[in-house]
Amino acid sequence: MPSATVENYLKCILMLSMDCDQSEVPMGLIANSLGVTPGTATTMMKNLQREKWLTYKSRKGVTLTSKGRRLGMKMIRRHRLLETFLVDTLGLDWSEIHDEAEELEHAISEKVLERLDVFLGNPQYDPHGHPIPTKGGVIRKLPQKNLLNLAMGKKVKIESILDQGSDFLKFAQKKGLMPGKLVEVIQRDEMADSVELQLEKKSKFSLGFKSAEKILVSG
Amino acid sequence: MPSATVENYLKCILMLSMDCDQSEVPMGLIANSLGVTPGTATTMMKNLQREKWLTYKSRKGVTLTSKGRRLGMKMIRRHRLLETFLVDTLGLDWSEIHDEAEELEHAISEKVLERLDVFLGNPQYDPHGHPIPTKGGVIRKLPQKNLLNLAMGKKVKIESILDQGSDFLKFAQKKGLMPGKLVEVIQRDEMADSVELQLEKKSKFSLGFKSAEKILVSG
DNA sequence: GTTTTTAGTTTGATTAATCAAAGTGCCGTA
DNA sequence: TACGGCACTTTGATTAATCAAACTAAAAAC
Ligand SMILES: [Mn+2]
Ligand SMILES: [Mn+2]
Ligand SMILES: [Mn+2]
Ligand SMILES: [Mn+2]
Repeated sequence: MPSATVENYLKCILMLSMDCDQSEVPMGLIANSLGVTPGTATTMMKNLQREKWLTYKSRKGVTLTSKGRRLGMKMIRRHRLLETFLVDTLGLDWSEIHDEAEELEHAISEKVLERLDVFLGNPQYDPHGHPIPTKGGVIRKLPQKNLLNLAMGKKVKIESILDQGSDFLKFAQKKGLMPGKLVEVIQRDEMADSVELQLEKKSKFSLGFKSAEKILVSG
Repeated sequence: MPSATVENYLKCILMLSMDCDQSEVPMGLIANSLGVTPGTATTMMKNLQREKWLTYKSRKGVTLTSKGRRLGMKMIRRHRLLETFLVDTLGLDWSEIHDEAEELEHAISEKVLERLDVFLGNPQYDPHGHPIPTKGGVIRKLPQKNLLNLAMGKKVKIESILDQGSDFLKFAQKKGLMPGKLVEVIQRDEMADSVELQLEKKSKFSLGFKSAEKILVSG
C-alpha cells in the first residue's frame, strides 16, 4: 500500500530519531539524508501527516506515530535481513550490499521475508553489526562506546560500523576493522585528531577522530 | 535506467510476440494482458518508440527493436530465476510465486542475479517448466504438443504449464499435473469438450479442452 | 535591539503513468 | 459501395514525486 518513497522516508526518519534522539526530527536532516531539496521534504511531510504516518510541526520537525514507527521498523528489518542474505548466502562483499538492499526492501513481501529469516537461521545482526529488529518491531540498542570515547590500553571487541559508504567499508575491511575483531587504542593524539590502533596479528595504524567515532565496540 | 513500468511492457510484448508469433503485436493484447486501458497502451507505445525500444505502426501494432528484445529477455530471465529461488530455496508453493517475482524482478541487480544463478546451480527451467533464457538472451522453445493435440493412448511426460493463475496451479498440483510427471490421455469426448487422463499411481480424472491445451508434454 | 544568517516554507512548473470519454479508421457484410 | 461495429487513437484531466527560486521566521551575531 505505501509507496517505496513513503517507505524510504519513514525508515529514514526513524533512523534519524534513533540516533539524534530528540522527539522531533528537523527537515534539514531528512532532506539531506534522502538527497532531496528542503521544499520537497516539507511538502512530503504534510502528505505523510495527512495519512497519519507522523505529526508535523512547522519549523520544528516531525515525530512518527506508532503506525509510522511500525512501518519504519519493518523497513529496517527488511533491509538488514536482505543484507545478511546477500553476504552470507550469495557471497557479496559487505561494501556493495547497501544499495542493493535499498531497492529489494521495497519489493519483498512479508511472506518471503519471513521465509528468508528462517532460511538464514534468524540472524540477530547484519554484516555491519547492526541489530535486526524482531518481527514485532523490537530492536537492540547499539553499544555506546566507540574507538574515540574509549579508555586507552584496553582490548575491546568491534561490534558495529556506523558508516554505510562503500569506500569507508572497503577501507575498514582491508584494515580488519570488522565486527568480532579485537582491537586496542594504543595512543591518542589530540593535535592530529587521530588515534593509533593495534589489531590482533596486524600492524599498527592510525585513524582520524571522525572515523574512530564510527567504530562501535564493547567489553 | 528503464522504469519498472517500461520493463513490464517490454517483457509482456516479448512474451506475446513469442506465442502469437506474428511480427506485429496489436494494442489490444498488450492493454489486456497488462490490465490498462487501450488509450494508455497507445500512449505508452509512442513513448517506447521515442526511446527506441520498439517500432510502432498506428492501428497495426508494435515490433521490438533488438534493444527492446534484449531488455524483455533479461526480464524473463530475472523472473524465472527468482521463481526458481522462491520455490527451491525458500520453499514457497509454485502457485504463490508469480506475483512475488513480478515485483522482485525490477529490484534485483545484474550482479545479484548472476550470483543467484550460480547459487541455484544454473537451472534450465523454472518451477512451471518454463525455460530460463541464458545470460546472453537465448531461450529454448516450448514443446508443441499438449494434452489436447496429442495422440491418445500414449504415455507422455509433462513439460510445462502455460497458466500462471494461482487457482489453476493449485488445482494442477492437487491432481499431480506437474513437470516431470507421466500422463496418458485415455479418452476424448468432443461433445463434452473434455479429455480423460490417467496419471501414474493416481485415479483417472477429466479436464476441459481449454485446460488440456495449457499442459505441454513431450515424448 | 537591530541586523544578518540559516533553516524552513511556498509557489509554480515538470515528468511519468494512468483513466474516461469522445473521436476516427478500417474490415467485413450486405 | 455503403454501413455498422470493433479496435484503436486522441484529448483533457489526475496523482505522486520532484525541483528551482522566491519568500519568511527564528536564531545568532553584533
Ligand atoms: Mn529503499
Ligand atoms: Mn547494514
Ligand atoms: Mn514485473
Ligand atoms: Mn514461471
